[in-house]
Amino acid sequence: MPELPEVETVRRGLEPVMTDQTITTATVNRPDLRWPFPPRMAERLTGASVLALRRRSKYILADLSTGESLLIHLGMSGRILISGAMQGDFYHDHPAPAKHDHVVLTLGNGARITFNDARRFGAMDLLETALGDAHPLLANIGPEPFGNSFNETYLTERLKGRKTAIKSALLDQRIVAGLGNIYVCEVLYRAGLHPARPAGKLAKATVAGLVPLIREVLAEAIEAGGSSLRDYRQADGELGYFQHRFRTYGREDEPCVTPGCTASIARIVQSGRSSFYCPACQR
DNA sequence: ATGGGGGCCTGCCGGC
DNA sequence: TGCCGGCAGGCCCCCA
Repeated sequence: MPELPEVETVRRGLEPVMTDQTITTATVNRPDLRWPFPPRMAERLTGASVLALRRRSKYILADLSTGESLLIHLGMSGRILISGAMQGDFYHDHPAPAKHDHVVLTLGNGARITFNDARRFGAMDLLETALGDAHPLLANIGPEPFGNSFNETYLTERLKGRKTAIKSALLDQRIVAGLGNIYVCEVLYRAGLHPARPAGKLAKATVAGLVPLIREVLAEAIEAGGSSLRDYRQADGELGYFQHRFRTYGREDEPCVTPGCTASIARIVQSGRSSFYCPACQR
């Protein structure tokens, strides 16, 4: 669920609350998420100030005054909630909940940052900031979709000779960072591409067209997330989840939204994941 | 090298 | 009403 736009929305929501604040308390309620937490994580966080919040692919990185960065991945069901501090015009003091609150940070400004993750596919780690992308979880990730190194030439090169379906290729984080099942479906719909088409056999112009379409789909979702950032202040403090209209994802048997198209959205399973597409528009 | 599948984990939903 | 199987999916890891 949390793909690049949702993670970016969470980052933007955390940024004004956490930047320049000191972590006064770190409560770690279990030893691990998907992997064990680093040794003495709570101690290493306590007293540190947050210098900046960055995002790389679907990871959030909080750079700390200690020279370490806190790496956060939301996995499938990870959520971050803000409570206990002024946020814009609204004050939140909802009871810090409950089940699956695995890590809670209290900041100098009184804000409480709660990481909740029911399925525990998420992750947290500490790394030396200076190591950059050398962290094993970051080392093999491909270019950011909005970066200059993600372009037509690059994508053509990476897809060349690949027999795998274009759906699987775009899902591959080594090829391009940040796409997940939902947005890949949306990109392929806009590209008019059947998800099972072999990645290596696409026309040059088709590959070229994917680059701006990927950016367009992600940018629109980030935009939608921005409006949710204004809304969450009035709700429960949860960051990053927002209403977004998808054209194919989750719409099996519903009518295709392309004007004049009378087909219904179909679903196939590829590599164990659902692909939604219009059989008439996507070839 | 590449592609395919398993496994992690819990909540939810449909069927009986 | 309660139980249970299936599903959701990001990403590592193993195998062919």
